[in-house]
Amino acid sequence: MTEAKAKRLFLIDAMGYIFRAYHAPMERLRSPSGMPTKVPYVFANMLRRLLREHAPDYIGVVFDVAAPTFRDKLYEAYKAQRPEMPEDLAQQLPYVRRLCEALRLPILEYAGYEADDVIGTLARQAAEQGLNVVIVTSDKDMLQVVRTGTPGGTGSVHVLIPTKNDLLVDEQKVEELLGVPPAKVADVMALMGDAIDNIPGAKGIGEKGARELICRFGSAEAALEHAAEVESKRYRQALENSRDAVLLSKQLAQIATDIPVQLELETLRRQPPDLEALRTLYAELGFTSLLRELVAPAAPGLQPNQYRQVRSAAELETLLAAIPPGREAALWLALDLREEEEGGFGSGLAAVEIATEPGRTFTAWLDEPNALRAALQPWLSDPARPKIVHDPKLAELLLGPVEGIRHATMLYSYLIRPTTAKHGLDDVVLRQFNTALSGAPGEHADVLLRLAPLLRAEVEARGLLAVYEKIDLPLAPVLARMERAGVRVEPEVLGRLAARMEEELARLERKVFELAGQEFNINSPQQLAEILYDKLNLPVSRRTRTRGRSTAADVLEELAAKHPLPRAVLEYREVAKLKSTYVDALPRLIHPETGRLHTRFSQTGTATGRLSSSNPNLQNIPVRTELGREIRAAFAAEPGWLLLSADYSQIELRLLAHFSQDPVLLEAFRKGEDIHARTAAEVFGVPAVSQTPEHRRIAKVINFGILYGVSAFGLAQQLGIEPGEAKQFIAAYFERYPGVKRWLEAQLDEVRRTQYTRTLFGRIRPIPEILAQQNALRGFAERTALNTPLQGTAADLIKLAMIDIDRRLRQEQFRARMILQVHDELLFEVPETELDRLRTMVRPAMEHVETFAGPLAVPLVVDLKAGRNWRDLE
DNA sequence: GATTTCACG
DNA sequence: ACGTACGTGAAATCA
Repeated sequence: MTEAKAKRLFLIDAMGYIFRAYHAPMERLRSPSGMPTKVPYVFANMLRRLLREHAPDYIGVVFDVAAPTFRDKLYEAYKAQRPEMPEDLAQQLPYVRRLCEALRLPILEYAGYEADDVIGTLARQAAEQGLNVVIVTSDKDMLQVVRTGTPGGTGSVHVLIPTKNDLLVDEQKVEELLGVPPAKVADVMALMGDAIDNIPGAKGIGEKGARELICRFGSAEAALEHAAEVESKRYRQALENSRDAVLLSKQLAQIATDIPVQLELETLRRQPPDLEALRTLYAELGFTSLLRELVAPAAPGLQPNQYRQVRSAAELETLLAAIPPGREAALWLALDLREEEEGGFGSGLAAVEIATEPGRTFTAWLDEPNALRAALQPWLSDPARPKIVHDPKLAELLLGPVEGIRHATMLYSYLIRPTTAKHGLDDVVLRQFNTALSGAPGEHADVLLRLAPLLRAEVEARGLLAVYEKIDLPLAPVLARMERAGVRVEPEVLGRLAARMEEELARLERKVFELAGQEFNINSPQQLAEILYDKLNLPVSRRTRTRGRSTAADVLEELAAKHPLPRAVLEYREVAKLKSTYVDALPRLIHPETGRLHTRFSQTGTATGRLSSSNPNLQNIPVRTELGREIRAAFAAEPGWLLLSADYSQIELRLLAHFSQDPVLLEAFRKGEDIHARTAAEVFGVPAVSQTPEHRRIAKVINFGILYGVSAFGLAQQLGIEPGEAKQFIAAYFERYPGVKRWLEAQLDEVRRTQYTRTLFGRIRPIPEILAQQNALRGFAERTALNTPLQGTAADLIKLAMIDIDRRLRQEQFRARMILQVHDELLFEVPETELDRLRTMVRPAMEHVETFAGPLAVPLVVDLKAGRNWRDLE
């Protein structure tokens, strides 16, 4: 027996979505014109997901109209206590409507009726016509209209709750959620009330009590009638005292399904969006990621209109030679198709595009990539022929030295918007021109040529030119050389370790299962939480972001006092983590030809100016535990060579001393004191000689806390103490380091004024959230505003040192090579015979790094250590 | 693809 | 009313 599948109508509670979007925890988005855009942005993304995942046949977006409704007449306090809609939300509403219009989603609104009642009525009518209705709302009230349909007969009404991971609620689910069937939802709400909808309910009765009373008596009215029979004194009094409020609440909670509104199904049929309107709207709001999805045709002005294919080396050389001296030429490197996602060491060059005037480009590809390089060589090595590239590190990797790079658009883009993760040419073009690349031949070089002067002007206008010219641009080839050099790892060491760990894991797994009394997947936080909190009934001390119960290490550490299982899980986790992330993963990434590990340094990946490392990440190789250090032992120098590690000591605290000019901090560093002991002495009033290790440990945590933008809560958490005590530590710290306090406050003041922060060398990080209304967001921004100049200046300093060291390694004909940077540490591989010479060069290069922002107020100190491998250094 | 956890500075 | 120390990248699970 076959049956046509019933059509589905989606009714969306727009205001619910809007409030949810308004409170979504994300950074404060702004349109190019400066208007807040978070609400339409989140709304657009929610709709996009809904339409994609559910593909409704019919759809309506239901709005409230600003006019009195029967509920207002019923209860003048109703909504009266609701705060006025915030101004910054109100101004975003028209854009939500425009969005719905552009998406061709019908807007439904009826003066005098609330969205709830419109939805309830339309849902009933549609279900009676045999449709399956899905109401999208997080409003609990709405659960009362849920009804499971009868096959072949009436349709159904479900509620989709976006805040509960798109939970689709049928009648049975309503019972699970509220403990009563849909018909009694209004009764439960009448007793428990709802703060959000301003339904008073009965004071003293919560969700649990309301459910019990309704289950027992059948309705709110019946519960009131039989109030005297209720055993619990609290509930009995609550019912007796709130009689009128409960009756009123029930009326308020009841959703009308019979208001005079007529469903006109045909007007709700899903239609394709108005792409042109959508594109205009997205561009106006600056929604680049959404814009990209619209497969925008490239703007006509961006299409190269003349291009030419070059297939012979001679022709290429002729064309290059014909470029007038001094004329800037854009160079785009096209990678092997299979390497498209790569772009690191070992990527293959497929073709080059070159543009010298807008609209005119040529594309060259030769059968032999080396022939291509050779033909380019004279032009590449001539510094008098200025070049525009996007990614200068890639150029160096694929082509070797490229002289005369004037513009690197990827670096420009990063300097202007360091908090944006994506700086591919397509991303940058989209942001700049609001249009996607079309894929036309020669387009990349053409667009580079147009982009470069625009971005350059912006970099200059923001005072970023020095950082570009003296730090980021010269660093690019240095990083390329480091990536190319790679790091030697000994797979045998890792292989032996893997075997050991396997045994250990099997042992720990047995132990965990035994303590749990059952087998489960220890790697699944969800399953582990069930064992810990449901089966063993251990106390829940912290929840995850999505309200799950945390099984993070510090939580397990606490629980370890109550039960042996958490400790065993911690031990299992340590081994499992190290094995999967390092021991198993690293050997697979060893390059077959060089036998070495070639990480990729990203120069545009962090908000502060730091580098990052990936494929593999060699900036997080374990060091803190004994087992972890075994992994470090696999990072070994070639036979006859050594590793030299040079790390800055306390660089961020030194920079804090420099910035704050705090006399105590300055003195401590100038005298070469142990800074944590000094802080312990200041905060606890205990001289260094009388301190216990505990004193120093706490002082160290406080010092780090200051760097991260200290809060009493965070410090308390870190130290496992009460926030009140942490607050006292902080007060004591500021008492003793008043210069630090002043600087932190001045820093905040400035960021509030300018909405960005700068490193010593001028690198910018925009922090618009510093003015956010939401405390959480603003607090986050404030900590960021304090940390970024310290972390970012340290990053700038080590970059400057790297540039200088790289220059000297080559100039002074070292065989040694710089192979890694780990934020405050540089790692070199050096022939044994060259070690002393390298030490003598590196230390002063780092300690007296040539800055262009004046001398630092405190000395920089570098610790040098050498050895056969990365673990055994001395 | 999002979430959680955890390795590093 | 929230969910915290700052900055990263990667693996495993689960939907």
